[in-house]
Amino acid sequence: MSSFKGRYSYAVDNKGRVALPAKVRKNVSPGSNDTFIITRGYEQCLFVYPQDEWSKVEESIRGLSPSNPQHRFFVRTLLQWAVDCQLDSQGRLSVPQDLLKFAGIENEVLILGVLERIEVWNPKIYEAYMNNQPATYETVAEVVLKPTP
Amino acid sequence: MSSFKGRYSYAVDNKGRVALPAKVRKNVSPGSNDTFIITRGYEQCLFVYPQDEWSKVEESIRGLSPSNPQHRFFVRTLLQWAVDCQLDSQGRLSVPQDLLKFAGIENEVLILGVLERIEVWNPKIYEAYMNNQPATYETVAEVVLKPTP
DNA sequence: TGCCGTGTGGGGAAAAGTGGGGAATCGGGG
DNA sequence: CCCCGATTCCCCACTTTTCCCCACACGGCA
Repeated sequence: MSSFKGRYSYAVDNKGRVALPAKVRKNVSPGSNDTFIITRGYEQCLFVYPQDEWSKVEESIRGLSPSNPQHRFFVRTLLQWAVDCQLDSQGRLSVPQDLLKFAGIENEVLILGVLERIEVWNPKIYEAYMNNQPATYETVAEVVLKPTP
Repeated sequence: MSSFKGRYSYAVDNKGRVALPAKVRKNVSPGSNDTFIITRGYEQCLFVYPQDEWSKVEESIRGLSPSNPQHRFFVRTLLQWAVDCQLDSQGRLSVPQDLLKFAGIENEVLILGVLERIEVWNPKIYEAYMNNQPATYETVAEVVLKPTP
């Protein structure tokens, strides 16, 4: 199981290539074979899954029933934005233009390690997101980390 | 097992030929030998199965009961529109006119990878379909992208 | 100070997407 | 039975995009 963490500032070159931080690459299990799946995430950021973690997501999608209209909609919605992507020899991912556009990314990105996935943000959007949270770190922690009774 | 994914915009030339995206072709198992089965799908799109995935579909409809009128109707509808199709040397499928007409396809198509099958849409019809759904990407993602507890 | 890992940029080769021409095949009509 | 048009299929050619490789700058570490 992956356990990505940390926060990294990186440049995006004019070919849409984003370097994965070395510390992140070291956490990818070797079975994933430098293959990642990039897709839309929550809050206008991109989710990047190493292949083995994506397989778990795909398993849950396969559990949906093809004869159920709502499930068909679910599957289409989730898979339509997903792209396979290989690391190049410099450890970079070439991100498709429509995904960059969705996340509002131009020249620079913020990369976050979030356990089983990696998130890619426009730094300004991330800052705005953080500033718009009604609660503070401490008050949220109180709710989230409360031991179940 | 196939696992198609992604969303691709392509042109249809005036001979009714549709190119399969390279990323899709790479996911076809070599046993399928460039042979695909095209048929009517749900929601006014076309389903395209590589041969090995089609075999599984055939297996499951063989299990249906010939004495059940609804089963007969379903099987006839599915099979009467199904055609074998070979990729040409440029990786394109030549789609019969009546299937194109059924799906309302003229000059351009949207191709979706949906796990074991590929879907072919008129882009405008797909957009209308998506806009008519009550659920959003985020509500759908909550169901599937949730980490296993 | 020299070496290695890391982040960044760019150029050239290869592949992918698109369009069209011409031979082979089929069916209908004379 | 033969001819002719229409359709299908196969191959070639062009343009754009993608991918792969090389090169360099910077910084830490021995």
